[in-house]
Amino acid sequence: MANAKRGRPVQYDREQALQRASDLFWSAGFAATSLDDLSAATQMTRPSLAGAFGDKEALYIAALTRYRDASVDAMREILSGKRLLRTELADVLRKATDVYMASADAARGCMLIGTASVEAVHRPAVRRVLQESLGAFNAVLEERIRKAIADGELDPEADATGLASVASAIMHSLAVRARAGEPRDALDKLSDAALDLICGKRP
Amino acid sequence: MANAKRGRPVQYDREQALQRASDLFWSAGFAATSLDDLSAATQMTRPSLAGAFGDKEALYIAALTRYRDASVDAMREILSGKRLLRTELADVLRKATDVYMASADAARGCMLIGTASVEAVHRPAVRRVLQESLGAFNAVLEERIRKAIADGELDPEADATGLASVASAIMHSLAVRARAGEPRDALDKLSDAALDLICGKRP
DNA sequence: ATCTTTTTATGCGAGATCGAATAAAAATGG
DNA sequence: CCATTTTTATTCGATCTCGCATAAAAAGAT
Repeated sequence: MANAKRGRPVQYDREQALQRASDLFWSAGFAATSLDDLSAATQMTRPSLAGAFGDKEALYIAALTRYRDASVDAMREILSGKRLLRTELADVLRKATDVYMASADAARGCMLIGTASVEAVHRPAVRRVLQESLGAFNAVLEERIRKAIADGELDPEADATGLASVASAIMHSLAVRARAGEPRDALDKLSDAALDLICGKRP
Repeated sequence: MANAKRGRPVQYDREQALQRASDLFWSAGFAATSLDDLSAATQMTRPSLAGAFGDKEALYIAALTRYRDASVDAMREILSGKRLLRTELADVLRKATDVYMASADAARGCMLIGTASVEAVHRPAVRRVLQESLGAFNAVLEERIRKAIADGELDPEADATGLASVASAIMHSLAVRARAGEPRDALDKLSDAALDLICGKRP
């Protein structure tokens, strides 16, 4: 019979390596992060990196995908539909801002918007991941907004698609502005204004 | 007496060189654009580039600043106040989308949002330009919205600061989505939905 | 016409980057 | 205990990157 798993066992933890690689990509971007940087951060030699993930772009895409999946899951969990849309949406925006400004030094914004956008023009694979990801976030928002319309929290005539795209836009802007160094309260003001427009001004 | 202008006259056109350099930075980003690329595109040798603009980052900042000034001027011109806010704002969003999707191949979005965001984390000078620029665009929008409130086109209770930040957010999102490869009509739908929210749904 | 000044042109060199190729190590199978 | 397989470790080489240093060219000043 053939095998179970022969050969020398891997020493690295794939998830942990992806996490460390993501940190570098997230703050410096794809182009400014070298394989040596990644090798040092993951404590994997370059041949090991190549064997585990392929070339630099493949590693970057794996990091992006992992980030996206975790973020979409987190968003979906907050938008569970158990509370008011306004409450849940405020929570999404606040938690997103937390993540975008989490870094000890300069804020890093959203990894997709902050680092994948540049590469999207000349790297179709990155562009595809970015576009799919924007669509995934938007879809979660739109679904939740449809529920709010059905529940009567929003005007039955409301345009769920349009409102979702505006809500997405607010997140895109939070990501950009965080990375530009805007202070927390400016981001919160944007979120509040957007909530008033999307959900109706609160009394 | 000292001089008028001695020495060999410059052969390059500074504006044209900045234009060509901007094209490269805009599509590939700062990190992925080499001095050799810039030298070839501007038809200036590297020492000439260094003499005229300083190092690569200084050239990039000059390109960003020029782009920003031209864009702010264009926006201010459209938001002249001669027409309805809704009409002028629709014009701003449409023309911005035109620019963001102008490229023959992959759309390049906004040069500031698409390329300066990545660098902003590790390059304070770039971060400063980006933050100032976002503020400049926002200020033009806010001023025009204040006028609309004074003119009675918008509710006198409307929050000009908040509405301006939402309008800015729409532009940020248009920039990101263009670079992500979203189709024109998706961007136009976002603009329409935003106009309905900001200016009030049209009858 | 010669000198001075400023720009352009060419090339050098230290350092980094990335992929691949080769050798050593660690596990299983017979 | 030896062979096979898979990962890890080290190294090399081709290319790119960027700043600088030196030489040539083009203009004004005297």
